[in-house]
Amino acid sequence: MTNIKKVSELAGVSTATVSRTLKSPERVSEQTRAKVMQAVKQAGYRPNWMATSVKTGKSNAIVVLVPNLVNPFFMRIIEGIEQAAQEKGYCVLLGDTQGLQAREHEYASMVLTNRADGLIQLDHSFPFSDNDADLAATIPMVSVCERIEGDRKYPFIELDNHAAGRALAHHLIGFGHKHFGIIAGQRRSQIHHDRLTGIMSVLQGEGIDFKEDMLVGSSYSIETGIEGARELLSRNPRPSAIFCFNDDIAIGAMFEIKSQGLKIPDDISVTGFDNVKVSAYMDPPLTTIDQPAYEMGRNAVEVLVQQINRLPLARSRVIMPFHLLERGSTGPLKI
Amino acid sequence: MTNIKKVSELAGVSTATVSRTLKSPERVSEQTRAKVMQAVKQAGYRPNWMATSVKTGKSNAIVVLVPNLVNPFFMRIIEGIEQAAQEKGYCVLLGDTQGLQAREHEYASMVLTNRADGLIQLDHSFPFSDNDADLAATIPMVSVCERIEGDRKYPFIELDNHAAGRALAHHLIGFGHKHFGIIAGQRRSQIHHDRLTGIMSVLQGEGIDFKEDMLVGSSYSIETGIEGARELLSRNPRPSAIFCFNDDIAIGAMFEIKSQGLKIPDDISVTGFDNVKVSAYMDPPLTTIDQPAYEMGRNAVEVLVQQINRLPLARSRVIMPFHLLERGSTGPLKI
DNA sequence: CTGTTAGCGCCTTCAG
DNA sequence: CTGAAGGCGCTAACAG
Repeated sequence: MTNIKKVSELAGVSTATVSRTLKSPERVSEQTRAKVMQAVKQAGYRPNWMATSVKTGKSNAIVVLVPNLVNPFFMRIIEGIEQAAQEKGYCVLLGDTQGLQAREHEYASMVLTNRADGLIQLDHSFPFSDNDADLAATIPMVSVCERIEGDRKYPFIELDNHAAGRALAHHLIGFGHKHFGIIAGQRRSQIHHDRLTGIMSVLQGEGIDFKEDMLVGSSYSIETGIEGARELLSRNPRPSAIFCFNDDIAIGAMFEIKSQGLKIPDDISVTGFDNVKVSAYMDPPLTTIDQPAYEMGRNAVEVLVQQINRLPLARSRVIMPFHLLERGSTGPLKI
Repeated sequence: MTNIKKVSELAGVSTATVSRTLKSPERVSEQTRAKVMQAVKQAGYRPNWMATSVKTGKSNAIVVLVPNLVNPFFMRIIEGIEQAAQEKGYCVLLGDTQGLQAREHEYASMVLTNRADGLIQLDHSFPFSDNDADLAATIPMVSVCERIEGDRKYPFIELDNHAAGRALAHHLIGFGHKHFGIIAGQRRSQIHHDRLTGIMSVLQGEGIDFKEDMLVGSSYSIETGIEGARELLSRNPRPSAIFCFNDDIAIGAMFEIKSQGLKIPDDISVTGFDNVKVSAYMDPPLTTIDQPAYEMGRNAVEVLVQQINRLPLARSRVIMPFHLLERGSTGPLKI
């Protein structure tokens, strides 16, 4: 371990001068700066980050809590987070929670032990344990896509999921569909609620009645899509259009529908949500809602860093724009 | 900031006793232990991780360098890394390099500044800058999937890519194919070389000649698959089977082939590599090589932690098993 | 512009 | 079993 003292001896200056040369070179004469830099290079010196952190009280790291790494939508968000964090001099501690409370607690507590300065949550749960809840009160924290549940309100970045639901519903109704099915992901979350009520508001406006048993599914996975489609296809009347609450679900649903020998969109239309990369290359390409995942990630960092620096937030709720991408998986019912 | 001193005062003991109570409770009388624990809880005390790290010289973090976050194959590896790291008491610093040297250098240098104890590289490049190269000599480092280039040899976890290439070739030749195309990813890497020579060795054994212009592509993306397929389809004779060096490429290739009105596998067979989740749900499902990505990630952590603790490695080269998954995208040529 | 000094929060001998 | 004291590597206040 080569430390600042060795360098100072090598350069024949004090440790303070070495420190200054590295942090604020303009406060050091050109001559000594050269000497110090030379010594730094010669000794192969790198300041110990931990030591700096103890002094400054800042770790320059942020924790990102993600329920599931394999969902490419989350990955795109994390990409945005990572990029923005790097630009702002922060590094990213990855916390794959698998949706487990215990893991959330563990990762969240890294902020309490000064391992990180703030936290970004991609899920909807309040990530601290009951024990830590009061300590967590003033912790910089943001959620993306979801909203953190609980008493204290934290800022969040989200889509207008209600409007997105309406857009999808309008799109399908425009094709003349009357019988709908929905395959949902996590049911308890705010986004589920918003998307659902968005769709419902349109259906009701059209005088279409929607029976409870046309809403199935409870996780964001391909398997859910397969099982959900299987259930819905066995209903009578069979839905002619299915809303899937993310693209993975839609991929599974399309797979099952085609397995049963039905044609998309001639027999059944399918919509996704997120606009995951592969969705454009499915057969047929998936009609879906494009979420600006990358930008959402960047935004989250913006807001979080603002909190970390104790600066006022312009707004504690950021609504991102969405786009309905009309592709081949939806169309008029052909009899 | 509530520190150890406050707790010690609250409990009416010395700071040393508080420290001991937390690290090695058995070295403290039951009575004082209770007092201290009570004070800890009351003060909401959490030891400052940075301070501990300065003392111990260990950060208990590892850096993971990944060229691309959106590839679900990498994500599965990282999932394994993350899980194993957590079990061993390490946390994961995510370094999305985008394949850029500058970013690799920056992230790699976190090990030199004591922000991390070791490094896992998912790409093939030596991640340190020339400046840092000598400092990096003794750094714990492992690569997964790829092999780190350079003078010093670091341990790596990989597949027998040569054998996998052979397996794919045998599979296609078994269907009677004679004209092949290949869409490759990164061309400079070891795995490219191994897969290619694996395939070639079989083709040569069968007396099939392979012209240079049947090898196209140079990045692991859907777009590469599309463009690569377009090129290959314009060749004369047209290949009746295409090897894609990862599943993303294959997805793009299948998309293009179908766009041109050709049938898979009746007109053309396609193979992928990695067994990404969606590959099983494509239309037709993709024949591919399953890599145990999750286990590979876990293994990497195993090896890395061994290095960090300066323990001898059982072996510096871990070869993981692969499986050829025969699915619908390959079959005999139908005339 | 530079050096001295005093910590940051914690752990770890060393006495007692 | 417990406390006092020193120091990890670095920075920041204060002199000079």
